[in-house]
Amino acid sequence: MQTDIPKPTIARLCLLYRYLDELIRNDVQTISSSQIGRRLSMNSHNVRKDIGYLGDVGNLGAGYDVIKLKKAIAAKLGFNQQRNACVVGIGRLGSAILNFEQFQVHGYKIVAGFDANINKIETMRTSVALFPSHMIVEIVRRFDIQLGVIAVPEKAAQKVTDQLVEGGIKGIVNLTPVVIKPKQSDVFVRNLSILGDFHYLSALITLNQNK
Amino acid sequence: MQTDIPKPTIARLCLLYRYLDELIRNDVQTISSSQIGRRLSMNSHNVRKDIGYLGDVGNLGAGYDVIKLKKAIAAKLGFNQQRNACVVGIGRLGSAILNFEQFQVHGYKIVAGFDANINKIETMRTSVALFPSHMIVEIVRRFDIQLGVIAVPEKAAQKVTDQLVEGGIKGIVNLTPVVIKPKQSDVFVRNLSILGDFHYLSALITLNQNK
DNA sequence: CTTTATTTGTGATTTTTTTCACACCAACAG
DNA sequence: CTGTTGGTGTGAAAAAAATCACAAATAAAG
Repeated sequence: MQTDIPKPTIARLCLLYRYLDELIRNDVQTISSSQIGRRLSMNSHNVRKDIGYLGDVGNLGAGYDVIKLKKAIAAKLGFNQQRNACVVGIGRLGSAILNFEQFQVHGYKIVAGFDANINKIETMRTSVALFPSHMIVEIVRRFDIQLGVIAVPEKAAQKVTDQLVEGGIKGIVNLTPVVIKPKQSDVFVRNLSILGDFHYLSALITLNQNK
Repeated sequence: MQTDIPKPTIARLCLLYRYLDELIRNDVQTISSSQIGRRLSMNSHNVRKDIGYLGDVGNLGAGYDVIKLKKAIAAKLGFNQQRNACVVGIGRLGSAILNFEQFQVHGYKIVAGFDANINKIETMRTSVALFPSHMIVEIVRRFDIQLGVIAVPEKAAQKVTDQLVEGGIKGIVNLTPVVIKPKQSDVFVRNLSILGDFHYLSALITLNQNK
């Protein structure tokens, strides 16, 4: 029907969405493509092209209405829809994530936590229901969990991935440094390992020095 | 002198580097571009092209030597060089990061933690030296800290960024959902907010359903 | 009302990145 | 020794993305 939105555009629109959020909190009502570009380190042409994928949102000659633009992004990218999420691996990192309130505010409801250590599940106090890892498939299916965060030890990462996928998960945030591969190709994965990003930054620093 | 390595290639080489690490732990000695492609969900032409930027590493007609390939990536992207790092914001998330041993193993030494709450600094027990946030500029400069992780409340993110940059930081991993902007353009930033990635995944899921 | 300074939206162009095609090489079986 | 299979490396082609250029619109000032 309509043309596909390029992946890089999606990423930039997500960034823009967060920036608009900030602007709204600061009572800014209107913004121009060049202001956005300066702030988000991209050029204004690109900003306008990206926004162009949303349909007609701008006021020709008078910038964008911040609230209207944010709503347009949300509508197009499905941010209004509430989605259930879970966290697998309730160590330091996992439990830190379980306790972020930010998710709720933005329409993500963390409905379950999983850990292989049954002791931990019984003794920990959280507002989120905890389950042993062998129940992943069942719980993901039962609660219609669409998003999963993996915060387990490296060795377990692939196994957990397989279980989440079997349960019908739609997207995974992988916090381990190992590369996971979902068996079904319509499951989207994001790798967010800080180690990985240290590497990426190191590479940029190195290559920047060499030229 | 030589041609620039494209950013997407750098990202893929980082991914490959981690995969090679895994292969080495499993005593795999040799691997082909098509095997890599299948595992990392990219096509084999792309894998070969990426590896091509490293110079001559492959054995024509007989795949890649895993160890040799890993070394070649490390050499090219500067992974052998040890780099000092710091974490700003010692909340749940920040302290989880301070305690990862993985960093050390891969050549990143976390030499300092910062927090605005002086009480916390005095009472917390960590193997890493802690300092109050107002010392960021000084400490970053003194210890030649190249990489910084920002794990502070949203409101403080930009201020902390400015301080890190003033201290001479080279790369920043931003864990807050707000968009930060370094005053100097040769400072590289990676945004790793889980919320941001939930959004990105939501967008992919939504757009995938609509077509 | 007219002029000027901004600003959006978009087709055209350029640049970048990915994909393809194929020459060339090595190992191995017979 | 020879054919066959499965590799790499790389120039060429295709696809994707970023950049540019400019028409059309608005707001504000005089």
